[in-house]
Amino acid sequence: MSTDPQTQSENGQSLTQAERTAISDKAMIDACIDLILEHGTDKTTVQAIGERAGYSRGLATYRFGSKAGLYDEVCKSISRRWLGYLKDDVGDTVGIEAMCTALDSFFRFVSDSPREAQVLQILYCGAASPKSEYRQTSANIHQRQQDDVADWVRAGKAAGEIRQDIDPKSVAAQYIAYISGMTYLWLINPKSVDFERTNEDMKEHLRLSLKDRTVK
Amino acid sequence: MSTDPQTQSENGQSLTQAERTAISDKAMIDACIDLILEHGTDKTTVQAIGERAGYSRGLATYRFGSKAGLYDEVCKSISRRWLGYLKDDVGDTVGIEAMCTALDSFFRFVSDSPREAQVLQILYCGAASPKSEYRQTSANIHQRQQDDVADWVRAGKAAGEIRQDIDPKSVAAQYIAYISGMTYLWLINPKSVDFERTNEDMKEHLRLSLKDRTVK
DNA sequence: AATCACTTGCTTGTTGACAACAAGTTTTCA
DNA sequence: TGAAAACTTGTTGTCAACAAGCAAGTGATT
Repeated sequence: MSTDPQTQSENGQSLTQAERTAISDKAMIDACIDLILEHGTDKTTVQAIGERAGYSRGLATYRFGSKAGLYDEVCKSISRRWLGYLKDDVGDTVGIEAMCTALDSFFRFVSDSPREAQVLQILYCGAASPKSEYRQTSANIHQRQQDDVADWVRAGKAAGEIRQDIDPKSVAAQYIAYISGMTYLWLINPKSVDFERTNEDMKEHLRLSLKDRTVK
Repeated sequence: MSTDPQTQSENGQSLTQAERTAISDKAMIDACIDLILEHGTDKTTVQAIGERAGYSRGLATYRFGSKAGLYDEVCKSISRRWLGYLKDDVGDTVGIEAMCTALDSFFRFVSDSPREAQVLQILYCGAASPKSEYRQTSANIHQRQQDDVADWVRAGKAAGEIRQDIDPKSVAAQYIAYISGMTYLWLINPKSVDFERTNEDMKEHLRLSLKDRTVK
């Protein structure tokens, strides 16, 4: 995966400044993902990241300001990928269908890119520490996810699909907690959890507990 | 909270070796909890732990082998407290009632001992890192919790309270994931989550999705 | 019950690894 | 060609871990 840094564009010309930083940024983020999976966040060094990316020991700190700054960037980078999956699958769907589709979407992301999913979870976990410099990043992402789900629930209520006594915020918290917790359990012990099966059951439970069954 | 190490027992006699270690162990575990809440796991130093406990900078490493060894011990110590709560409330109950009671129990633990609950969650999060020396501790605890819940579900099925097509393992994973995820969300942003309200809704959802409604 | 050999609790000296920063060198660009 | 940006190297202070030593407790022997 790691190669010497490129010195030429594909057309044989020398690289522009923008190309150079884009290439080295990507190389370092990739190296960082590799090393976090190998050694965890604590035992990964910025020196090793720079060198595995094919640069000097100092570049990572220089570019991202600090180890935490780099981790923050990796977190945002993987989050964007995941949001892409979500947007592709869920689109403008709302209500119970959106919630079920998002579960499939998440399982697809974890299956397609287990490495990224693992690192994202590891980084979210790192954000749990007080004084963590990317705690805010994690808090924002999770808050936004909860807000999105709450909107799906409200739309489902408006459409008469979801019971009127359901509290959107509670359901959203429950739903995001489930995804977050499942990913944690899967991460620390993949064998302890049948992700696909549990997702199927979760979908069933969502339908049973949310669906409005009053006769119109 | 931190005092100079004791040098005498209550009866005025000098301390036995066992008393001395018990006192210093407790002092260091308490200091460790304080410091993790103040600075997080990374930025807490073993030196600071030893000194805040009223001892030298070297004692914590000497006693627990390493920083990770100390964290492992803190993790087990708080887990025992939480298991006490659980045992007191749930006892021999099974089925949906056990699952609902355990949620109340957990909320009570978080309300009574928010500091311990926070540190436990921070440590569980630390266990997510590959090569974490207390990953196994977390994996074991979560596995055991899942097994217990699965047993409650099986007993509920046997009693005819829970539907026969319910898969105990899936429900257990779902349930533990919910608790784990909720605690995480609460930790990184307490305001984003109404723990009590969401627990109430969760209990309702458990009843709706698990209860056997066939006519006998 | 006093002593002495031994064990255990605890402290201090030291080393190597690391993040962060600052001052330098090379590459691009106008 | 000289300014600016990308990148490297020198350096410093902090930290975990280990090892060597000191002090307090223990228990067998007399």
